Amino acid sequence: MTWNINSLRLRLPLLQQIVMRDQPDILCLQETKVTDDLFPAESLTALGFEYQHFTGMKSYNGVAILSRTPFIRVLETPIWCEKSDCRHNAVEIGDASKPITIHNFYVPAGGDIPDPVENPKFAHKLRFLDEVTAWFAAHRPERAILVGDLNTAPLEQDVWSHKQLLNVVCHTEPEVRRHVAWQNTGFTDVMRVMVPADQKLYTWWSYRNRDWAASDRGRRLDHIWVSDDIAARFETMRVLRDIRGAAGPSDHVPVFADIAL
DNA sequence: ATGGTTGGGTTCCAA
Repeated sequence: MTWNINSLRLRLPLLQQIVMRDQPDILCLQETKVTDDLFPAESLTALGFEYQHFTGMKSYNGVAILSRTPFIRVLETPIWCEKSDCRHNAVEIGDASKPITIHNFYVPAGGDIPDPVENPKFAHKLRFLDEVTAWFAAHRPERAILVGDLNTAPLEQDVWSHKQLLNVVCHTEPEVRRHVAWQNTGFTDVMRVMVPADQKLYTWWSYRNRDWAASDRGRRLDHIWVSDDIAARFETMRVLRDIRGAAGPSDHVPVFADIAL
């Protein structure tokens, strides 16, 4: 399960409800917004996740991988864009003789103006996508799962209005082109294996909306990719849309997939 | 064209 939780400490009670109901074996979180010394490790152990790999900072970003079963190895991850800003971590799990690698990403959102000259945050996002693509092209994924808030909605039906969002950050051509190039280093988009590309599919709804469910102006910003060699192991996928309607929600909802390893 | 809300800081920034 992957979820941009938008503050781990604030949403621990909601996380507990989700874990009780959906029983994920491995949980990848983004925007934990907590430094490592304040990480609520004991609460998460009590929820069943004895094995934890997290990297966080004050106020912003932060990623965590939580597992019921041991990690074989915690992986070193590259420094992207010369920033140590807690946007990526990775582990190996499963059978030590044939481990599965899990990458957990929080891609820069990119700010408001879709112009790398005017907006340094957009330039950072494009550069981040270029760097991760080059890295995965040089280290082709095998027995790998990549999840997270990738902050791009690549397909027309990944947004509520393709035409109206063509110049909105997360759906512009330069972002989509890079996002697709990254996926094409060797990953299958398992959400779109399950839900055909001509059907609407969202994982995020803005807080800035009177009635998110009625207007349903969503975007698919969260993704689960599986390396092509194990794509056939993938069994189910669910977007937990109802979590957006919970009390005190994140603006993102969890995405759940079952993969036989 | 505009403004709408949330979280984690502090008196604003990022999303």
